[in-house]
Amino acid sequence: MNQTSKQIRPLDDMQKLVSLSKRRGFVFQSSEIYGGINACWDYGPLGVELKHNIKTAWWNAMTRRPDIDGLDAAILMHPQVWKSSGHVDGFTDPLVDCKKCRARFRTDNEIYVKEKKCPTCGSLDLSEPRNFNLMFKTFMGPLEDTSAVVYLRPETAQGIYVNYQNVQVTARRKIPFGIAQIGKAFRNEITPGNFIFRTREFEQMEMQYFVKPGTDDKWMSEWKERRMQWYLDHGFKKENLQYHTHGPGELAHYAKGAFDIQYKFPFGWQELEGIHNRTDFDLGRHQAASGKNLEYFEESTKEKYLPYIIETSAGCDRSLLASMCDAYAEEVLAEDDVRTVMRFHPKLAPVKVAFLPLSKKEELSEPAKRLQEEFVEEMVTQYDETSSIGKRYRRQDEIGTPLCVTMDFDSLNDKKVTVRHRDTMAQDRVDMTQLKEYTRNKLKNF
RNA sequence: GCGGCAGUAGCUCAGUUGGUAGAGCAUCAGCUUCCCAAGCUGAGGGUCGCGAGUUCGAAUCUCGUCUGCCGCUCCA
Repeated sequence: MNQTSKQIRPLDDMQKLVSLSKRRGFVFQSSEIYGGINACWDYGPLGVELKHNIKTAWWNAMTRRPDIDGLDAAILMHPQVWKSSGHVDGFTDPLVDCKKCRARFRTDNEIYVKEKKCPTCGSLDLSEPRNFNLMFKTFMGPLEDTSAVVYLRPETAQGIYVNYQNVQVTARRKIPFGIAQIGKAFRNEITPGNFIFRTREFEQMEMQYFVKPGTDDKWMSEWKERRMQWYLDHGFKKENLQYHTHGPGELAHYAKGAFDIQYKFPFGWQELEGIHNRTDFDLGRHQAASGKNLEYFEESTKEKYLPYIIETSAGCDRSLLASMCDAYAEEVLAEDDVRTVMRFHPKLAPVKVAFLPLSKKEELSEPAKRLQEEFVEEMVTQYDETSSIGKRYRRQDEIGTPLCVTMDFDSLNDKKVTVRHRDTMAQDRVDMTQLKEYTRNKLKNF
């Protein structure tokens, strides 16, 4: 069957991806043997490699730039940080319960504000408004005493803001400069769901760029372009990406302007990353509350000012989910013969090369293992000698391995192996001494 | 948090009025000197989500609970 007549089906049902993730070891439900726990997921052997590749690609794109440094701040911070940032007061939803129909609604519900009755059933028998704060609380030290309450960070950004002077001084930075960080954040979302899309524990990849007030709009559009390009450079399909501009009603309490980069998931267009102009809101609040001068001194103009902050905040788990949705393809090769291929960008693919001797007899398996051994320090590889070669190709297709190397009995004489390509199923005969160089090139120019 | 649906092997599912838990695929072992699944022979794998209740007897009936999906609500 030739390429043009091959029917290709994209991912149409998230259940297929959930099932593949479990079956092949990308994502497992957390605490599964105890019945699972709501909206918590674990990354299996392949998932952790994929996630690591996404984080590394992002980290390199950021911190290899001459104007951006890395940081890894603690998850637990001084509680005052969250008071200053507005999260203690602003990250709260006051909710009212109807005692009759048991509906729960926000106190800014129009019917409730006007008539003090349940918007669902009209009952007047309502609870007092209760605050539902989206931050996780825990206790510092052995006593569960209110004085020891601390929060799990709901965003990684504040760890960057409170360290901005430390980084600026020690790295000897001049504005504009950026600070990048990857780390876990926690939000007590009322409605998590859609597999790993919205979870209460999640990983963020954030870069905060410190700029001179007045140049902020320029930097917003600059980073908006750069971040979209990053997704395109890592194999995300253009037709599945779009910008979403926040209207006045959508803006967060700190933001002057905001764009989202959205991805077209099977469950709809959803945010992957937010690019926000946070102005000097955060530094201003921290300066006022801490009493420390957080101004930047610009030598060339002798000006002192609080920098404006352009934030790029990407969801790591969401990017991973999008990369899997995007890569997923079912190729109909013949009636009742469907090949599932994860067409990951080679930079993101969890396994780069699989070594597959055509026979498990020692005279082939031993040299194949020795050949694999030459690659293990450089890239993730797999070795598989069970079942037919066709089945083994299918296994590698399903986890998105770009290249398969087979060794046959001729290899023992001519010192050549066959390299099979995931997307085209084409094969090359390559001299073993040149295999490493060949592989590097193929992965780079896939 | 509300409403609806679902949960049986790793995956997809069957399981009759309540009477000893099944299939396909997958996995593993053996056979196969040779390049794209489903070959042959054999094997392993299940607290039927969890906990109570009814019953001589529960995957099956009842209640509770957990998890997932869909819809509301919510979402910096």
